[in-house]
Amino acid sequence: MEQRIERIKKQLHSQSYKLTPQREATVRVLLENEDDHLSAEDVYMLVKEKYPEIGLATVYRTLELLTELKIVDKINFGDGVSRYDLRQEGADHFHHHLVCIECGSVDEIQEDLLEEVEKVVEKRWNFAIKDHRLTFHGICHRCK
Amino acid sequence: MEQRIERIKKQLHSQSYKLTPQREATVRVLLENEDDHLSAEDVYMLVKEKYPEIGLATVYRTLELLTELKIVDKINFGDGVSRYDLRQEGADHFHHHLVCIECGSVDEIQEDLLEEVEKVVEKRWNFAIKDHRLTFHGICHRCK
DNA sequence: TAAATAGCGATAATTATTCTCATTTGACAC
DNA sequence: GTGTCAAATGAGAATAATTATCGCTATTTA
Repeated sequence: MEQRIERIKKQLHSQSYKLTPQREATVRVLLENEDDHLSAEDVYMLVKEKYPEIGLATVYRTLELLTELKIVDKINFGDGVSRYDLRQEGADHFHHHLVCIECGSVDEIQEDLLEEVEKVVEKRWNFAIKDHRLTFHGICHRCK
Repeated sequence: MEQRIERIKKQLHSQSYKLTPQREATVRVLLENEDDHLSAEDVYMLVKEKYPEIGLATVYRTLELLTELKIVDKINFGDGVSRYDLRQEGADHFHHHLVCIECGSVDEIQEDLLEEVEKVVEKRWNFAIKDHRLTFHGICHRCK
């Protein structure tokens, strides 16, 4: 955890941003809840426990910054809220999601799986893929 | 076009909904702009040209209804607006999108391409896939 | 024809997100 | 260390998309 924070700090510094206490507290919340898919409001509530003075706008700004630096990915499952997801260290592609239409759970798929599909798309549509979003909606193993 | 409207009308009737003039006007706009990815506001503006008395709420309600009946799909490209996309007649899967990060254009991919991937996901994650969302972000052929 | 109900338009309310601005902080020069 | 200055922050206002409310209209049913 500490090492991960240290590396994020370096990433910020390399673009001349600072890892302020507020930003660090926010990053810690994201690390501690890596399996969840927190909304900005969720993050705000959790950060407040450790850092009660923080403002909602700061959380939004931090999430925006982290998104810009590709440390987190901003996703949208169609429920009207943006959610934020830490990108795996060293991952050059964004992971996929399984959204259960019964229980609402969201599981992650870290495997790429799209290599072949992307080759086809790049060639056939002459499109240079920089990023992707893949979500499956269905019934999860727990609800079957 | 007329036949397509006729079929949509039947689909509505089969669930005891009516194809009111407002709903028909809305559907026509969607059909006439099938290649675009209109927001609710976009649809509203276009419907107003033909049917000026229509209210924004009615457009929202109609789009919601059409989404529920799977006549359209509601998508989100991360720009804070929901967009509505007619589903291909007879299509059991939702088509994919290519979003250009240069010019903002959105192209469609009607081919499935995910058959193999879905087999793997169904088996390995024991997940019953009902629908999917796949979007690629990158540089389109026009901007390259 | 009367009653019941679905749908409508206008607008208020809600919700997520962004903006503004006065204040604070922290890195750096001296 | 102390002063300087841009960057960052907190509080709350502003914005924008969407949803809810409510009185009215139209259409179907009895």
